[in-house]
Amino acid sequence: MSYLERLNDKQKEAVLCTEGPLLVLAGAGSGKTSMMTCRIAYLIDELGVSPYNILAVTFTNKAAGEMRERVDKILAGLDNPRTSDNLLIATFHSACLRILRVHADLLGYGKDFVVYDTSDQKTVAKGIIKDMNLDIKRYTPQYLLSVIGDCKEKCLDPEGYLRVNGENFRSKVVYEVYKAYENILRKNNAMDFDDLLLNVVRLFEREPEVLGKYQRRFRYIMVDEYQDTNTIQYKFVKYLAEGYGNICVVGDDDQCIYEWRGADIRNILDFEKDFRDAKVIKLEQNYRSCSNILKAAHSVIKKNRGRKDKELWTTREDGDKLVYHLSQDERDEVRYVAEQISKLKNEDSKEGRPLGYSDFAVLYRTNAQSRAFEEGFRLRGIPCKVVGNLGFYDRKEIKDVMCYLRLVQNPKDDVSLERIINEPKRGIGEKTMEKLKALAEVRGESLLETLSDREVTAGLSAKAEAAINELADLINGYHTEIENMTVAEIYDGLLARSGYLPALQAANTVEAESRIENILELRSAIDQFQKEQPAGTLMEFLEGKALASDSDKLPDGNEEEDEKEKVLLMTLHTAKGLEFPVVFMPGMEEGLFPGFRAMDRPEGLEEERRLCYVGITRAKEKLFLTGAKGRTLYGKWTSCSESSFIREIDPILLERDTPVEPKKSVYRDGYAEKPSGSPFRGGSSYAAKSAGSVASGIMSQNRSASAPIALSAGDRVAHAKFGEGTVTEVSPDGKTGVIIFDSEGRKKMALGIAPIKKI
DNA sequence: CTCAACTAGGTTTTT
DNA sequence: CCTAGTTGAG
Repeated sequence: MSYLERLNDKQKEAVLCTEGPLLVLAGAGSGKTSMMTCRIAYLIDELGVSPYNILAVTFTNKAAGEMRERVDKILAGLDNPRTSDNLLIATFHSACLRILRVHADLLGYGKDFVVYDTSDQKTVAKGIIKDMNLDIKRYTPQYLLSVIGDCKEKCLDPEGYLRVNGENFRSKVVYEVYKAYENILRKNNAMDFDDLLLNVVRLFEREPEVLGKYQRRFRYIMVDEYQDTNTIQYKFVKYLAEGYGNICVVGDDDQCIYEWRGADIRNILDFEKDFRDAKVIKLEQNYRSCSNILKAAHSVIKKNRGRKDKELWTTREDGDKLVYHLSQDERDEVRYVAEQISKLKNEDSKEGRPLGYSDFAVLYRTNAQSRAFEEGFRLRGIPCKVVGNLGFYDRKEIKDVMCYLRLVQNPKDDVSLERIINEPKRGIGEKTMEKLKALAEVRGESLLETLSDREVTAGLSAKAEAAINELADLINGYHTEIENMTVAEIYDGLLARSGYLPALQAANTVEAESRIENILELRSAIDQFQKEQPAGTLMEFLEGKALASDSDKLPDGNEEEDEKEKVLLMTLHTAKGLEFPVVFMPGMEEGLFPGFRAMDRPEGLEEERRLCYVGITRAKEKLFLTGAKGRTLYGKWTSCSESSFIREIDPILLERDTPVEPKKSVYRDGYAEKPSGSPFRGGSSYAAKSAGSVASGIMSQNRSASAPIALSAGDRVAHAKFGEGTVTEVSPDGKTGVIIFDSEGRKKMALGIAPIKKI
């Protein structure tokens, strides 16, 4: 039981309290993961509970993986070593997926159902809007999907929605859309994220013996980040806990930051009411941060109403004050942050080792803020990594090939088929597609089934006929062989035989080149997957991708040497659960943080404040808060005022680092000067004309410089999207900055102000 | 049907 | 500033 020795009294109490409902209020950095892993180990080791009878739910796959690792480590070190085999540690979504794979047929789904992500949902919604001839402005896909999501969250089917909202024109439209949406997903044998949870709850409600089976299995249940659970997740937990009643939830109401997504803070606030005789244990000793940081965090969060009363304390020293710095604009802000990093790098941290790049993190409110940092850091040679928002799986070519894969897995997936039917070009246009869809509808088949009928394809143009027959044979062939092939084999085969890769290779353009690169990158992801799970199926591969989250892509210490030493850039949301010696929180401006959308509703502001609290408590030793007098948003200059959160921090704990007068002539990054009181208008492209460029020269902008580059015919240039080319012409007005690329004597394109670099 | 070119509208946060 | 959606010429 040596693992218990490392815990403090409160933690130990939580570990030992295994029977009945337990709420652990675990403040930031209070060692809750240690507590949870020890608790699991204790159950197995001391109480002799089989791992099979334990369920632990976490917020991300990464957290799940880490927890399992730590449990394994403890179990392996015992006198009587055990393993965590059969222990289910997963996110709500993957746990539900696991359950549904077994029982999907009871709900009328095939076992090989696929999971639709948000962009698939959008595609479906758009199709419905079009079919129903709705005004897309009045009924945006986003609006409709959010209503549908809300309903699912509350377990309302379309009829239920109508009942609750009353019948009026608008609600009837939404009702019809919702119904159509459900039909399409069902027909495609697909579930969206919400369905994963909803369907399990339905399953529990409809099939008592299935519920009973899981209630008997999960004798001990633990839920992490309980403050961020929504109604349906609550139901899921509640149902399971009605078995043995040994339910332990861990969370911190001050860190509830997903209310906008349906998280219901009342779940944690009312836990004691929901579960009779619940015990409550508070973990308030913080092992992470210096005292000043904790005090500052508390001075902010105490402004919130209706929170559970608690305050973190530490035995650590006061540490440095927090630093607030006001910059001119976002570029200046990046410069400041970069300077601080360079200054602090190699200085000794409190842990007595020199600070490396990976000890710094920049945590911002919106993803859009990352670009300035990425570019500014690159310019100054600071290695960095943006977590999340990389959008690898959002890229067109990746989505395309994923759709091919999904189709092999689930041939009923019309949404995927529609996406790739003309990719590469097979001569199927909008009109033909309409006909085919209508036909499939009449026949009551999936699109692929219809297309597999030679009599149907015979009605197409000769070219289309051949191409579609080939496509149908390809997909059907792989589908039947799915058991006998590896993911890599399927992938390679699809790429080559669908003509997707050959088409890209034939295009022979720079953008096709980069697409091919991405496709190869996905190929190596498949190799990786196959290495980790030699018996892994296509289904498992697709699931892993569908359920992966941004934080799952965080470095885990297993990467190459040069990948490790990097400053991490991410949103405050993805930073939850992490810690860094030095943290920067840029964009401390009213309207950005707190965001303008949140400011009118008091609950909205409170959630922003919790987010701010989360950010502050990520820092172990140093915290820099920065803001700008103004920044370019939507390409327009907007001036900003100081964030109210800065005022909420106890002034005693905050040092205002007065900006040094910016160096006059040359920006540190070596771009052309920006004179004070400059007539430059947001970097408009013709500005350089007056700066005396070549007569015929027109300018474009370098994305990271507000100073334009003069261009003239003959210059070799590179464009972010279109690759390299030679300037042959220059726009006559010099205003739009039109450049005509000409590679191999062909007119390639003309474009406006776009990221162009001279090479 | 397909591509190039133009245009209007849009920013939180994510399993 | 960016992108997705639309339009018009082959």
